[in-house]
Amino acid sequence: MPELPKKYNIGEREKHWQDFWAKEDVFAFDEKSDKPIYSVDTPPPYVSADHLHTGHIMSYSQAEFVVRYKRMRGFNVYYPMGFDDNGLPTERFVEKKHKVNKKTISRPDFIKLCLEETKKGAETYRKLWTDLGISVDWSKTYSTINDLCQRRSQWSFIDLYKKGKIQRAKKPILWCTTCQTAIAQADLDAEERKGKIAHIKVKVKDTKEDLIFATTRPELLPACMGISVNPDDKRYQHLIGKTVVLPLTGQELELTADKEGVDPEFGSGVVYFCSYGGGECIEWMSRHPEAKPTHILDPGGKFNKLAGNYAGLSVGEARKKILADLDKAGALVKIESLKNVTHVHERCGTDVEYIPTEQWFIKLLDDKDKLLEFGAKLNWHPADMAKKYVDWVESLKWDWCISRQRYYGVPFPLWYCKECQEVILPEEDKLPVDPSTDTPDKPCPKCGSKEFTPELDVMDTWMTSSMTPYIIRDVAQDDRVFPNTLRPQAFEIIRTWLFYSVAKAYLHDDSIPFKDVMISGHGLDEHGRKISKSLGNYVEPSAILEEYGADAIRYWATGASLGANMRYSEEEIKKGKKTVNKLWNATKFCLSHFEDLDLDKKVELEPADQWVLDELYNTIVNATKDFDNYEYSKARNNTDAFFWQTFTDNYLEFIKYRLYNQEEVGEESFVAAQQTLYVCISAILKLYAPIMPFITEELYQAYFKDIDGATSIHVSAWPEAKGEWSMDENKRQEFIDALDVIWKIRKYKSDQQISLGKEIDEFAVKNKDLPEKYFKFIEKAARVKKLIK
RNA sequence: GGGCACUUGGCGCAGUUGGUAGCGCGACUGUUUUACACACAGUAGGUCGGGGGUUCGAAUCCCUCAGUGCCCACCA
Repeated sequence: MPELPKKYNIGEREKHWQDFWAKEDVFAFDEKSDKPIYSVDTPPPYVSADHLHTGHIMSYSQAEFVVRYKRMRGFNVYYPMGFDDNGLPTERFVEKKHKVNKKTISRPDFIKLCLEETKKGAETYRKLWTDLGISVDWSKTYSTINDLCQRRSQWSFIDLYKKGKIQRAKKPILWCTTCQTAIAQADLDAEERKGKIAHIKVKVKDTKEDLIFATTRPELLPACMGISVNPDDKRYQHLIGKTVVLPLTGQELELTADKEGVDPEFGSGVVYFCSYGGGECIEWMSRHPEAKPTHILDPGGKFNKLAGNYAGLSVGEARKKILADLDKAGALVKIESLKNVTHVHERCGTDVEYIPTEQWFIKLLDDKDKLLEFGAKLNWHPADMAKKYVDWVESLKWDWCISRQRYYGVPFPLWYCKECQEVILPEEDKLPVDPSTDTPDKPCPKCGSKEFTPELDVMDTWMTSSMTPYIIRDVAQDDRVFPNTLRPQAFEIIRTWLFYSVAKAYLHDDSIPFKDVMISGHGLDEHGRKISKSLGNYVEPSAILEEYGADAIRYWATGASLGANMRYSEEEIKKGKKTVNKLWNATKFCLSHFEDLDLDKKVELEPADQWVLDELYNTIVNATKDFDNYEYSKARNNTDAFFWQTFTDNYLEFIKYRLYNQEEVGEESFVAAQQTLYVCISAILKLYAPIMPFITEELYQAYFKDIDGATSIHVSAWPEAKGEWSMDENKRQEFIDALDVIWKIRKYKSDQQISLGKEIDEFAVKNKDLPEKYFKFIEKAARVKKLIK
């Protein structure tokens, strides 16, 4: 006779099942199987994240619910895990933690530190995922800096280079003066600020008239390229072509016409353009070939000698000094405050500048239509997240700058010929290469020189991340996993990870990288604020795991529907723990009545049995549909309602008299109750298994495994709804009427403050249509000696 | 400035084709009934953001206003 201990020791048993799953390889991808494949391109977390919080738990759990469900539905699940230890985020983490920067540490030492830190980070993550019960196949892992990923990233570069999709160009590019590297449009954050706009006077040389223009970048006055007005602006038409003289520098410029860049309605209708105040200055320059840019800002963020008196100053310092000088010269009309939006580098918050440098670009702007088309081919969950992708593609202004002037990252696989500057690429079978230590096999094909200069820039971290659909195919060594089935990820990286992935698969193979997209929301603190390190409003996952267990916190993670932000709630976690406890106790009760259980014996079910089975099948149908639609939240609600209300509060109470009085009710009634109980509880465990893998495994292994036959509940078959609505409508209505009497008796007892367990002598049934064959059921279920009409 | 979403009992949320408002938590009143007091039974609490419209009938469709959140955009 199966028997469970009185209490379930969460900490000890969760650890036990983690080990069991690992030992039995329960989550292994089966290369030999011909079952349909379900492959998941899971976000490789930044191992440099030094504070894991409940938001991480939420998003990874939400995807994992679906993965476990799919496994039970018979899919050959491929669920690898990567670690993103590449690129700028790691460098910044190391710089902060070890108080070093590019100047104070050598490239090899720096890379060594990065590798050490990322190794630590990977261990932290792996432990958390294991504790959480994330069912990853740990034999299938990658890290974005390892050889396999470097090879794939370099292959991507070479393939696109050969396809003509990559170009090297020198032009003003988005630049971070703190990180001292070029960055891409996707690396920008917009910050709304209260800025200042200065109104500055210039003289028209011949007529001595004053013109006033306004600018938020007065410090770039020494780099002024031109001044324009709108050609339709009657106020200034007569001045077009005249020479104007700038204050301080005395620079003489021709007043030009520019229809696109100047709105006569705004400000004074006079605009000055400098190198480079912003994107609009660059656009203006493209319309004015006569313009001569003066590059006064160095990559380190200081003005150079071309800035004259302002050389050596930072942007902020120069701004102050120039404004003071303008004021002294009588050229400063006024300074107004202005709410404007400034673009900053998302990694460090520094205002971006535009500095002309030579960089590598992937051409994307030409393919906007195709990128929109391929984005639309994905199945977006929730559907409206597709809009964020469309908005981003439509707003693209720059090709993708993929070169970074940094140390730690995947090197570009190329050299330049010292003689003729020809770009030399390695053979694909030599990848990955490090051009700073490796050399080309052959002399320059163009000029025969054997002298080469390595490209020392590294690639944008997204160059690698965008290849994860390919990388996990490389890891599996199985072409069937591409395109991947599912890409789960957070909404804020739609414009980066998702977008770049789609772009790459399109450019390389004219393919989509994955079929389904599942977008999760943000984790918020209990007050609804975004979790952030500076607010300190996050809870250590390890502390919660220890106190409540993984099942409980996973239960909380089902609380928000897909894509919605979710607050941290200890109450919800407690509810999860209660559900674990309830499952334990309900199963304990069932098992204590499973002695001599004979599932094959043909018996006639009683109305209560049919009723609960109908409810169960209805629940299964709904939960299945919900999981198929990535609506794990609804699936859990449906399962909760059946388990807590229908099954435990009602059905168990209804059949206790049959289970405890086998002699009196007869063998058939007893066995019918046993069999129904078995069907219900085994299905309940399976319905909860994707959400609460530990407790359900514990209970499955305690008894059901021997009958059901699977190694683990997580590879057992998902329950089926066999006899949906087996009860005919009349009979069903009669039973509902009987339930109504039970509810009335419960209310009566509650009103009288009588224990529900106390048997009352009699109760009058008002419903004259209720057949007397239900009387015994009601009397026993509600504990009344005699029902009277 | 443009776009998207949200606004339902104290709190957090469901309400898929329009047809008498639901759930969880919390509150309150009770009950230790041989699975569980991490439980059970019961009670109270909302004119579904404001206004207008379509309809026999709207939380659900349309218009408008307001508030909140997010994405995008350096109107110099």
